[in-house]
Amino acid sequence: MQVGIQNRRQLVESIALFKKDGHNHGRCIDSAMNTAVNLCSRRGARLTDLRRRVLELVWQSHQPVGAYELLDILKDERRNAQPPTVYRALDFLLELGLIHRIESLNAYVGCNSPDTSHPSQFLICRDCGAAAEISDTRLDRAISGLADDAGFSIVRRTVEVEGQCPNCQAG
Amino acid sequence: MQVGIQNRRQLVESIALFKKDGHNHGRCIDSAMNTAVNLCSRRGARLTDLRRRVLELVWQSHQPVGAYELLDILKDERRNAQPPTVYRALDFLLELGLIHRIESLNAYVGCNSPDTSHPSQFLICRDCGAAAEISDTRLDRAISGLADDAGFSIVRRTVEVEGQCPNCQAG
DNA sequence: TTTTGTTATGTTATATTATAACATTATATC
DNA sequence: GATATAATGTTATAATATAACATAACAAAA
Repeated sequence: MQVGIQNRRQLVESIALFKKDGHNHGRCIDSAMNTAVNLCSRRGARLTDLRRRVLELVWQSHQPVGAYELLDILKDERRNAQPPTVYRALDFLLELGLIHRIESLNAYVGCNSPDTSHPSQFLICRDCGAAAEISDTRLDRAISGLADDAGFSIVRRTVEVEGQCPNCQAG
Repeated sequence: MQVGIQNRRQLVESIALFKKDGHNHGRCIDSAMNTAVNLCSRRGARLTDLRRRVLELVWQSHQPVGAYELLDILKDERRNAQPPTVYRALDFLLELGLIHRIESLNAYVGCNSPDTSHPSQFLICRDCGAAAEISDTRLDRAISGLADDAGFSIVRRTVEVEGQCPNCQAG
């Protein structure tokens, strides 16, 4: 039987962030920032200092971060930071797909593949707080098929699975 | 190929609420209230006047309703209604599975099968606002399988699919 | 290279959603 | 009826998000 996610290696990569030292996070951030620069350049979107900084802050970890957490940090850096400062930057980043919003947490997390289409699906650990974005074709097809059967045309999908990640179960 | 949802008739029933006159809503409410009474009785939970009333209000339509909308209505009925009044009732109803919270809308909607287990999945129409709860086994299995592969143990699933319902597409 | 339009940010205020904490009332059980 | 527990009343505030208008930065045209 075909496994949903394209291959198991891909899934293992996606959830590597659940493990301490499971990945090189510095490289993770660098890669995300490079991708952002490229994407903005291609789209003619302006990745200003503020927006770049907010994206960096979101990428500081794989734990989704709240808008007011970001604001607190920004306030130390620009004395003028106010809620609209951070919400506008978040809106910009969301629109480009550079970040996702986790509805069940009112929080934001970096997207590792902003180029491709975005049926964003998350595994979110209640213990360590990390959110792993996955892209499972079987799951996608199940939703698409279901919508087709119902005559429902999809605009946006929210799949947020909360639980305990393998690393936190070990403890 | 097996269709995910147990059978197509079941799906058609689930989404009947998208159609005007697609179902008898009075009966819909009655049935929900009866189910609630029975469930509470079996569980030894107290369905007080307040809780019963909030459940009725939630069931007034298939559009998820916000806590403060409910509060506005309650205020006309009990002069003392305050936010905790409604949030406590909602918490009680959520705990029993009599209602669901739609994370992407910060709103609440009645559950038509509070007895059975609850991998709640919703199709939510952006135009008419109605939310259809569905229960698709293929989708459930996709999520379970994925979590298994990842070694992730699931506590809660949120599946919210936004788009346009068949009725609203027709217009 | 000034002008001009547009986009981004600053700033103040407020809306929306939700919870904390403690007092009182109602209900159930002894 | 006394007592314990659960539910609700009440006041205050926390947490999340947006409206509305002013200013500044930038980009493209004149």
